[in-house]
Amino acid sequence: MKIEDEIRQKPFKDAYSKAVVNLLYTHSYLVTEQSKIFKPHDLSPEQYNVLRILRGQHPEPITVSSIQDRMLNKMSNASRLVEKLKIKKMVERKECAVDRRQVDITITGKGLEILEQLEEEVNKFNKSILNLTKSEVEQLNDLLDKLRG
Amino acid sequence: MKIEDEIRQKPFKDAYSKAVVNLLYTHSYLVTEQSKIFKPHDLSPEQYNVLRILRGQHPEPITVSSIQDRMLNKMSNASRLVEKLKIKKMVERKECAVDRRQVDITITGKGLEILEQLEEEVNKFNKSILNLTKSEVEQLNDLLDKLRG
DNA sequence: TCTATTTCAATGTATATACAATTAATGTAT
DNA sequence: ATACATTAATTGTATATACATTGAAATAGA
Repeated sequence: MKIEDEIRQKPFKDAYSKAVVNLLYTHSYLVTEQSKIFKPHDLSPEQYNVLRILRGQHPEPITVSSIQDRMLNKMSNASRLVEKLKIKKMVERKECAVDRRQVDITITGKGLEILEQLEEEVNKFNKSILNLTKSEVEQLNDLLDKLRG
Repeated sequence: MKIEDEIRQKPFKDAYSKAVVNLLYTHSYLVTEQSKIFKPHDLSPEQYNVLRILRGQHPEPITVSSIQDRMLNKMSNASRLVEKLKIKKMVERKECAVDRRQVDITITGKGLEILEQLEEEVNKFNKSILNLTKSEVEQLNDLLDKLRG
């Protein structure tokens, strides 16, 4: 449905203004649906993302600031997310030997298991949540990659 | 830049998985930039959105639940956002005469003034933040409108 | 070496999102 | 008319985002 109708708004000033609102609205739609997958596993979308970053390095550790760098939201707070995951025993934290300011984070067996369980489900979700053909999705990716300048 | 490079990640499983991440990442980019406009006016992007909804009805009032319906994020909390705006004297709250459960919200002169001041700036921002041609932006809007099914 | 600056992680505070629970008012059914 | 269900708004609690500050450790420069 056209976004003007969904949020019952007057026509937008121009396509650019519409696109900004459209991106915000689509994001909300996406995250709301996505949360339903992660919730039964006691994970938020952001915590899931941190686990994926850690798996990408496994079995090597990665520092908190490197996690931050790779997070989808640069303004988020890797330190606190790691703490939440540690409480759930999905990650381990170890003082870095060469630089004691840094903290080495590693995903645990439990963390890897949960990612494994979610893998199939997430792939299915990603395909089904976007009501677009393959070529449309590719177009969308190109536009988003270009959009950010 | 391609998102794989920006977040230093391995290639995605498929275009759909990439698009989901791409939308989350682009949203974060957008909101971070957008906040810089609203901050000097002591508004968050969400509060700005509520003010726009109220202006759309002005001078008629609108109930809290109608605001909620039209918000970009359906899971947000119109009641609390209205309270914040009331403290700043940008909106007024009045018990609804015909149904005392409802609360009529109206934008104040001060609220309208601030929207007025922001108008030009927001239009310029929306145009400059999206590094796309007019026809690309239109394409993007079509894809997003279709995406949500 | 000693001082100043920078870096890394953690912490504090405000706002917003997500979702459950509560309370008052209204509507409905018998 | 009374009991029951529904609706509207508020409130509570947990998580996350946004941004500033702190404190410890490392680095650079005089």
